[in-house]
Amino acid sequence: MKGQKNLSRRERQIMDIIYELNEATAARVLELLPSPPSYSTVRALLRVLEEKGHLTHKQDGPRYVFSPTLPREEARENALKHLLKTFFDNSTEKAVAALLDISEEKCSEEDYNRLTGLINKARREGR
Amino acid sequence: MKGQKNLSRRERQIMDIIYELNEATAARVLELLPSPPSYSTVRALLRVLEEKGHLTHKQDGPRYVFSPTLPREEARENALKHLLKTFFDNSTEKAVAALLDISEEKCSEEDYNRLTGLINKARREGR
DNA sequence: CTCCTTATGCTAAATTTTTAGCATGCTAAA
DNA sequence: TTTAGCATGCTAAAAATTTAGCATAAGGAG
Repeated sequence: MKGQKNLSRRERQIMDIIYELNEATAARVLELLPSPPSYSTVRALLRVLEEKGHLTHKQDGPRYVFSPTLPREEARENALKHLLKTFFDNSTEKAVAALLDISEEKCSEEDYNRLTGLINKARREGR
Repeated sequence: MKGQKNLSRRERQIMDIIYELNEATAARVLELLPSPPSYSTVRALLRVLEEKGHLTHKQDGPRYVFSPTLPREEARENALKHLLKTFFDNSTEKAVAALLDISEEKCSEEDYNRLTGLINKARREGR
């Protein structure tokens, strides 16, 4: 139901990694885990996550490739809403401001134009 | 060090609540916790979080009022960066797009103007 | 075909988290 | 001032998480 909020520490770390990569094998997850435990441990956690319904796997040759049950878009939306509530008083504006702040050097003139475009598009769509 | 990423499930829930409120008493935290445990439990968790350095408290009459050690702005920035990495391929643009999507009816014409203003400001500041 | 490597399945132990209970002290009202 | 109401401090047990080890199967190289 509310699913992803009830994840334990390791489970969350793993889900984040898999969302970042879209899909991943146990070995890959292990590489990216902070304070990595044993390979065995990672597999156990992946199994637990699958049992709980957060992951599925497909077979790829001899190994399993895991991917999230909840599509990235939805998970992303949930995460964003939660962030908005927790840190931005539910203010989209504040969040955008913070995003621009973080981006720093990353934005080019072109990026700004695209952003403005996005806003105009949203406006046109009557939101 | 890396602090807030190593929080357990309950600890995270509590930190989120306190960040949302800026500060809170044990009783208030209890009210907002999902599947709330006993009052005793909440206090124990608050104590643990303080021992770990994530919270401080000040005395307000007979009770403790807890607040985060790490300022909201910094925590927010960390959270945003993490979200960007996990769900948005580090693309500010994608994140803004998703934000506008979520906001739906919440945005008025005026809001859009402010957002455009923010972008122009960031642009002027040479980012 | 046989062996070595790399997977998985399963089980069980160690550690951490989560929880509640009880004793005690402070505040405020009658 | 006496007492009822909250609040904290501390302790310890229950539950969940996290971990590792061993047995086994499958694939590929020689």
